[in-house]
Amino acid sequence: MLRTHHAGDLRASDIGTTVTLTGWVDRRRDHGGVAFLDLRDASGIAQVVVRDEEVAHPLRAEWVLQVTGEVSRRPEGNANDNLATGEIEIVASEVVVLNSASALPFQVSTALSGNDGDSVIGEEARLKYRYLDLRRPAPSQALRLRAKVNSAARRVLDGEGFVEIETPTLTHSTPEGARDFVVPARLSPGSWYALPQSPQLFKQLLMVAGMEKYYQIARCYRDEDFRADRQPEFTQLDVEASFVDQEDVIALGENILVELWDLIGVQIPTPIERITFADAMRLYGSDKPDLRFDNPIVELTEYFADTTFRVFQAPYVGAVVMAGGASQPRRQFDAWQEWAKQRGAKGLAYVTLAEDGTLGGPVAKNLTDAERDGLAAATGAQPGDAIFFAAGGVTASQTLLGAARLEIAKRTGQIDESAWSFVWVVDAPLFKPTGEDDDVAVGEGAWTAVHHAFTSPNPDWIDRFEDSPGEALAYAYDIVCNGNEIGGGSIRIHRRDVQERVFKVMGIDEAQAQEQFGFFLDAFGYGTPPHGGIAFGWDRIVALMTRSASIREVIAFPKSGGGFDPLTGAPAPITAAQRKEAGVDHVPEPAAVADAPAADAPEAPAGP
RNA sequence: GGCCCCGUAGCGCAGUUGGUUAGCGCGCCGCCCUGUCACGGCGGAGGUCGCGGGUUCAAGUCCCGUCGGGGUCGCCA
Repeated sequence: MLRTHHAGDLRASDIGTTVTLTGWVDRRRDHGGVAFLDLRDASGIAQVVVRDEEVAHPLRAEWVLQVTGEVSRRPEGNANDNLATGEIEIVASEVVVLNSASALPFQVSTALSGNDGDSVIGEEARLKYRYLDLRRPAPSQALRLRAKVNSAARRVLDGEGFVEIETPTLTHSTPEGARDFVVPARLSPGSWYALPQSPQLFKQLLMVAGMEKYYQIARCYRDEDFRADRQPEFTQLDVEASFVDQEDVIALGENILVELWDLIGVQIPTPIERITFADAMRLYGSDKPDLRFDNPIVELTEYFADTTFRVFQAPYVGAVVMAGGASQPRRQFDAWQEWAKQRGAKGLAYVTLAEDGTLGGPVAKNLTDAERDGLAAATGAQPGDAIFFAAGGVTASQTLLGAARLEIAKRTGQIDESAWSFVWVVDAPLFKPTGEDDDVAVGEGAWTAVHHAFTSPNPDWIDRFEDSPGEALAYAYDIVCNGNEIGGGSIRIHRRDVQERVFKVMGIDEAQAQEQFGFFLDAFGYGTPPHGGIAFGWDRIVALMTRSASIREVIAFPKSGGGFDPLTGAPAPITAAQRKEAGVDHVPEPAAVADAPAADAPEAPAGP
């Protein structure tokens, strides 16, 4: 070893010891006869005193040193309370320069300031020089916490007898529904691998394989547009088990979450609260409600059943209250209209409730006396509040009100940023209408899976989901934290007949099913145990735990918008030779165009 | 793909109704400095104002386009 101690570990009890440290020059204070170096390694910072000006003068920030010296008590009055090692310093007897460093693109040292520096360095610069960014305490701590999170999950799952199994990265398209990243197959020109959107099919095959309990910290790939909480490659903790029901998976999920949050000193009370999908939509207008604050949506469809106000003559009318909102200037209410329009709504009707109880705003005069008189009581609004309304299709209106509820909470400071609120959302619908996400009735046939095509109907519906696909409930569950979906899963279909019926509702015929995942269906013919599982959004979980604004903060080398990696410059063009070898320009024979057969292929290859 | 915001020195930013020499802080370079810890002092270097076009006597500033970044809706579990 090049060192005997870690810089950040030294304490007054080490005084008198001769130590050798290695690390980076975090900061240098040269007094021209005595110089102070803040020597930083992964453990922290210790002050080194160099009395030889010849040695100290050339040193620069981020040079790598090996320092030998005696740990000494700092002179009276010179201790530094801001440093864990502030009582001591190392009086250098020898300084070896292990490496120098170029002038830095940004300052790495955050020394004693206590801030993480994120706000003062642009993200573009940080990502381009991520290896320097990661020398700083906050980014470094995020990755270190992530490692502990991985370790904690493995501890729980290993303890429960789960088997960690790796699945392929070069594979066949999976049925999640996102766009695939594809990789040309050199040995089969014109054929391509897909990168897995998740290990979904493989983990189910592992259940067929009798592994019974599987998990994996799995990289997943989806070629979709960017968001703050999205990367083209991301990580899931993927779990699947046989002979389990929903309660088993939820209990296991809770064990994992409890262990994770314990790492940051938070005790999650269990069992975690549950809410049905229908209630989540009804009360919070979201399938991932943020329950750090209350202020639920109030449904007023009945209340306005006989209204003369045309806008409220709708399948659904609902409202959400903005405490103290009545005093907003007209301009602000106009901004709310814009806000709603951006969300695809026609607008956001509102009524203000003055301190004396009188109603104001453009909508008020369209209401009858009776409607006005009862409105405060019906919505729970207090004098000084504003009431926002949405009317129209149920889902669209609830979603708008849910978004408004969240926006109101942000603007009025209702969200306790230190709070942790977990909830399971259960009893999600099995199918949703294709096309419009609205509540308008849709004829049979036009259904698609809410989770994915292998999610089982729950026991209530398994024998009759065809009768009313829009109402059928799935055996599925999502775990939500502070309004973020951090995991979700389901009990899968293990019976061939049920699978075929589900496909039928979705309009997938035998041939198409075989075409898309014949190997999978074939496997299910060989004695598939009942099974189910869950996958956790690992990046988002760590981002929440570190209070990061973006999952980019908890990924070692994240990509920026457009899938560009500012550090390596990927993606990049390849040479003509590489193109040729990879076969990316292969032109298929006209007869064998990939998307032609599905429609008119006479017979799919028969399974065993 | 739609909408909003941003792009000026290595980094973070300012730059007035368009006006002649584009500033500030930190960093960087040189010299000085024996108890600092955001050390200090003196001096210095460093800019195609993202890119292209246009309006104008004159553009960092106004207009059009484009590229890049961030956010958001669509998309995506």
